[in-house]
Amino acid sequence: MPSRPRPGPRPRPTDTKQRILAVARELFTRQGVQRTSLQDIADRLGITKPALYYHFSSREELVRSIVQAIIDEEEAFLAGHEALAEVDPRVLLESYFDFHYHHRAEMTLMLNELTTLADLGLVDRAMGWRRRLGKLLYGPEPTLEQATRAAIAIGGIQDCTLQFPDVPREELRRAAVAGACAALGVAP
Amino acid sequence: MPSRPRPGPRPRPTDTKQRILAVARELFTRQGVQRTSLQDIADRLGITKPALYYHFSSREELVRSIVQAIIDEEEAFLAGHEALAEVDPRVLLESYFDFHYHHRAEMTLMLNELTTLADLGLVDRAMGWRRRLGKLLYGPEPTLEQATRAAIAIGGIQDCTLQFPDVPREELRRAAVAGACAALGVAP
DNA sequence: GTCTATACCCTGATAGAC
DNA sequence: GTCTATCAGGGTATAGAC
Repeated sequence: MPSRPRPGPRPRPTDTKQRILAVARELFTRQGVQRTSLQDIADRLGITKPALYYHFSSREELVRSIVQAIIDEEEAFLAGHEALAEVDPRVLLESYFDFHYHHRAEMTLMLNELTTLADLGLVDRAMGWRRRLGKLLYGPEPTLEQATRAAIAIGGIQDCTLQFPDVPREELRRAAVAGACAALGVAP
Repeated sequence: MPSRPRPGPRPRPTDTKQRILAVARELFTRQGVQRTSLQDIADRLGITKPALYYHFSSREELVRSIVQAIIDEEEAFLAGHEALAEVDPRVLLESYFDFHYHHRAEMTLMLNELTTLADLGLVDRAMGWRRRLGKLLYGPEPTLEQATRAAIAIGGIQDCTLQFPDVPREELRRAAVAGACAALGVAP
């Protein structure tokens, strides 16, 4: 039977665990998960590396305990919609927007995990490419409606080439371009 | 003045450099860039780690020399279209499709660089989520046309939340959902 | 010009003392 | 709950053999 600690300075459940999580969250967001070593985190807290291992069994578990919230939420979001008798596409798209908008910070954090590519300047380039493609489609000063449609069409095409690896090329090409044209509101 | 080597076994320009690139390309594709150490590559070739440094000044340069081709091609692709007097959206989207379809292997390779997320099972999950969302929109057996449109709408919404960080939420939401609805071919 | 040997420092991780 | 000590493995640098 563990002796109850005397009231005094209140040995809160796991104070350090929370402090570790806070520091990790900050460093992960600021400089990326992969660029943040356990040493970085430990130094910030004035403790040593092995101390971290008392609270988290591995580096991976530390990362997971920070990202897990998003996973759970997306699962719940999907389960909710899947439970409905029928689906209103607009409503689904709206809630999907809300979900990703709400978590856009974490999503960006995940994008920043492409460190290898980022080091090569690839991520920034890809951003620039999309902007230039948008301009090609709608001129240098697109309205927000035009800009979003361009983003959807362009990103959508790219997604299709990755998401349907088994579909013959010509067939996929027709379908993907048709969908993108519909997003743009131009004849296919 | 360097003495010309006698003909014999032909000291080809930089045989090993090409062999390094070949092995690196293979390992990078098979197990990801980040999971492939210089040791792995050297072992495969029966040479030592520092030998790699004779041909590539750093690990990063080795990676770059493999991915650089895509960068150059995308730049050329864009420059070509930007030089045209006017742009046919359909033609642009088609060539954009061709470009990404052609490089889908390398694109997947880049996706695989999200090792931190992959270790948490996040990448696979995200794929599954999109599939489930597609089913919600078009039922369990969507046609290819429906599946691609769903992919474009869903991916497009997510892209918008990342690509327009400065646009007020409600405004962005209206525009993004409208564009996605257009891709689906449903009333906004 | 091409490579090996050797060493350095940093990382994530473990064992065991306090 | 936190430390010290220690480990194997990573990328990198240099010296020197051929």
